Amino acid sequence: MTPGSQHPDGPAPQPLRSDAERNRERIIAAARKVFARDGLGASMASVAREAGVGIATMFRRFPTKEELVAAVFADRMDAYADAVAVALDDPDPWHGFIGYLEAACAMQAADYGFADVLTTSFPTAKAMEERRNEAYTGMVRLIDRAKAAGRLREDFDPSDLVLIHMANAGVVNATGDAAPDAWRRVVALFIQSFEAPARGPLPASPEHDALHRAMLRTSPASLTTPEPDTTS
Amino acid sequence: MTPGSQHPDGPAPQPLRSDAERNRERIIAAARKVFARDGLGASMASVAREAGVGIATMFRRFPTKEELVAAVFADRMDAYADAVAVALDDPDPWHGFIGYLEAACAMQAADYGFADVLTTSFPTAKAMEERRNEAYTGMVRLIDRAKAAGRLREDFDPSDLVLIHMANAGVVNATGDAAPDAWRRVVALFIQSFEAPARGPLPASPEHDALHRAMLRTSPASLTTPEPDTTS
DNA sequence: TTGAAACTGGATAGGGCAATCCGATTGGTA
DNA sequence: TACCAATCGGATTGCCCTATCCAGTTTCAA
Repeated sequence: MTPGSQHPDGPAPQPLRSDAERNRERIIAAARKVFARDGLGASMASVAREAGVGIATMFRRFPTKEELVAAVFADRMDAYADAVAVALDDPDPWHGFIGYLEAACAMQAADYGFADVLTTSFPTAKAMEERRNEAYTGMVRLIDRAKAAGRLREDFDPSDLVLIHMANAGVVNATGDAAPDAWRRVVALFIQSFEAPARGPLPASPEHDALHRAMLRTSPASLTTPEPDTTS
Repeated sequence: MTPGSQHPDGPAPQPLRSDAERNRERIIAAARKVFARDGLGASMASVAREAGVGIATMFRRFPTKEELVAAVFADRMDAYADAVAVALDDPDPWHGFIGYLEAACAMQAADYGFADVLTTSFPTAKAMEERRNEAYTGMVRLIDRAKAAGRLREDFDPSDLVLIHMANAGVVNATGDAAPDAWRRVVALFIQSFEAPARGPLPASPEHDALHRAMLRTSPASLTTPEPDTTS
């Protein structure tokens, strides 16, 4: 509504009072911690408690939960995109490819919230969507390189990366901290099935749009209620 | 409390009045439908509405949601256990093995509720636990046969089947009906990575107990809120 | 036919959630 | 120093969930 000064990266038209800025930092730090531990299902109240601020303070700074999520995972999304760049710098295309795959899945495992973010993709924020798309184009080049080197099966499709993230999210969410390394085995299995030559044909990939719609479809909210507290 | 007649499979010590029995059937049928469509996150109220009975009627027959879930998925669990038996009857151990794998994952894909049930394993019910364990021992034999035939990699562990179910649940939950066949590709990839000879070593399997604890840990409740109703 | 136990379902309790309101407090400037 | 607006946080709203209560209804045996 307010015209003028529409810098795409202009963060602070109003330089926030000092205490407000301090609380903002606290809230983000707390949210980072809580979302990583409990997933996106964590309640706003628990974040406020962890941050030591009132609930209203949080909602004034982040009018909706989605905005908080976007703020918290912005830099993690950067790291995600960076991982692609690192992989593209690897002189060995295959090594770069599997390195990226392991790194990306490790991020999912290290942060339950991020695992949710990667697979749900609800209208989080423009910036994150951009990052995701940026990463995606990089991944396509990564894949092409690995195929050209003859190490990646020819029928590998970029959408397979999305599928892996979904599968990995399932493993990570289900195992939790009871078996924190289970995902490594699953990813290793995937990688071996990707290696050329293919051992056989595969069912067709889902349509490109279909996966995107699927990610939009899934609800942002409830996953992994913190503690049912079944003391029985 | 009431002593005597503790038949393990004695379902009806009190032969339920006719209308009550009729409503019981209706409720189970409705729950089957609703859970399959919306996952275990579906509310009891929605089941009651679908069944055309009052909420209280449902809670009298099934005092807790877990009991309803157990009643609904009892026969599906039978089918799951039967699939193992079918696979064991296959003269070709490898063919039987992959056939079972596909069948089991297909069940997950066909019924969101069942997908939840397979991976959460919250204290659903004794009968289902038995079925699950029964299936498990069968699967171990299936695995041993396939290994003995030289078609399944030697380092395959029974717990890998659990991991696959978790991964598949992730795919099925994330894709939903937007890409209803995406899981097939994932499962095919898994199968190719299982085939002997192994293409390389794998990270160790999680401890046996760890997975079980992981399954107990995950909360029964909220998954996939039916419709965010984003009319925007 | 009749009566009581079993059954029915709407209204309601009780808890968790995201999000809002308002009186008290604090920051920064004149 | 003194003031006002920005900020603070506890109480509150509104919604959805599982689960319970209770007055009216139905089944079934005598």
